[in-house]
Amino acid sequence: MSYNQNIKVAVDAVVFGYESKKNLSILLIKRGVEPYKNSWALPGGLVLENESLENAVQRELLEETGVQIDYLEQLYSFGKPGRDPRNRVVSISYFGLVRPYHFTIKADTDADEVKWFPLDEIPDLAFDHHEILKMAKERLKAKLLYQPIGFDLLSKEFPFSDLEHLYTTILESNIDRRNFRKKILSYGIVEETNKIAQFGTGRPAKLFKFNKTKYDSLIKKGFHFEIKFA
Amino acid sequence: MSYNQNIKVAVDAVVFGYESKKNLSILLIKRGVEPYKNSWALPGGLVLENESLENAVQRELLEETGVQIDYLEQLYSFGKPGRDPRNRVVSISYFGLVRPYHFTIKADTDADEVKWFPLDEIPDLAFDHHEILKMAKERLKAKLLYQPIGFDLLSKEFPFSDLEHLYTTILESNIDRRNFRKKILSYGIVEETNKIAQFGTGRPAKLFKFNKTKYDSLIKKGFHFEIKFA
DNA sequence: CCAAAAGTGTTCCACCTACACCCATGG
DNA sequence: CCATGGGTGTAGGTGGAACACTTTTGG
Repeated sequence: MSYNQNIKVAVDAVVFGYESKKNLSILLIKRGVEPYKNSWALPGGLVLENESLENAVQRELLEETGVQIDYLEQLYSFGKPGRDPRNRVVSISYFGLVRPYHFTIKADTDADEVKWFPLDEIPDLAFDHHEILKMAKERLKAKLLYQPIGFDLLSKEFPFSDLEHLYTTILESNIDRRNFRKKILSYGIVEETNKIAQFGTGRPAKLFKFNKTKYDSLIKKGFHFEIKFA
Repeated sequence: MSYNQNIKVAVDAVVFGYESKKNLSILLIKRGVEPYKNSWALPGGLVLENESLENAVQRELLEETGVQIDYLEQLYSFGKPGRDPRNRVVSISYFGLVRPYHFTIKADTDADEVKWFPLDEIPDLAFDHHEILKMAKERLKAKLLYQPIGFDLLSKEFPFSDLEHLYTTILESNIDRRNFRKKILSYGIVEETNKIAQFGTGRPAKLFKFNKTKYDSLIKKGFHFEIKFA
């Protein structure tokens, strides 16, 4: 290459998790090394010479948090000079979703502690990680409206009210329960199972599941998933 | 940093241009250096130590092609090991739109030749640039439907038929002229000027202009631009 | 029987869709 | 007067939005 560039390449992940009827959370680690030692930060780290970017994210997540991801996509690359006080580092950020209870989080290399933080209780973050998080939240909101990614945050089988609650939580707006249910069911991509769940009080709910095969075949025929909110 | 990583960081740009009533084109350079010497490629190059990623794109574009961009946004980062036969290079790709006639393209450093290629006449490209281009085309198609970016491809003042033609060209589908015009005008973000244009034959057309100020203020009130196609 | 959450239909209105003819100019 | 592209209105249908009561369970 024509000049001796010295820029490092890292990956960072914003991983969202959702627990039935609670707020949406993201996964953070407490840094065990300088800079920003003892600050909370997004899991991530330098890319190894011979691994793909996606592998790097998954490896770092596994190493630092023990979490394996259900849905992962690239978010954005951050590269302003000065965003890391040591070298110049370009961070390629990823956006991930995990199903609840699919993880036993554990701290490890470079991380003193790992924790899920509800979105309304996010602490100060290292580097420009607040900016990355902000973009991830926007992406999640936007995608929820035109791709059925919400299912990657729910258990494989879920009561309809979980889906409703997920949407109203993330979009921070109310949705008419009847219209929402009608709309989702009209697409035919969510199926009733014959199971019934009882969580706490009230009438027990039927469990539903997302039919990805059906969804994929509809997509091929030009189907377009869309949820609007009033 | 904890290990001696040797990955280079580059930027590449997919720049779309549109000339009244013609096909959509992208800007390519003919490489003057190895590897892929004499192949056509997207303009781009290594990021300098102290410049932002956006600056890097704009600098490379100016150096290699003489083009200054009207609209620029980050597209995606490509980083598979082996995508560059020399070192490992992570390329952060950008997506740009320019107004026609706003450029005098000229070859320069590292580029033997610069040329606009209509989308249906794209030659073989260096590296994984076909993949980047593919993604850029998808992004353009998708964005056209929910953001008024088409205006950045047209002259400041344009006949309505240019806008129509732009949409039908990019979306590769027909749009009902009356409905399209009604829809766009109903938003109130496109204004009639009192100018009349005569291009070649037929009845002369009124010229319109996009009112960005109006658009921005509508956005603040929750307005949502959207074009559907049948 | 009370509390809590699940389940369910209908009406109205806005907007999208389909569709074809006349107009202004240049040659 | 012919060719070329510009400009325009209406009717019917679809789908989104608004809206409240009944059902099932546990305590």
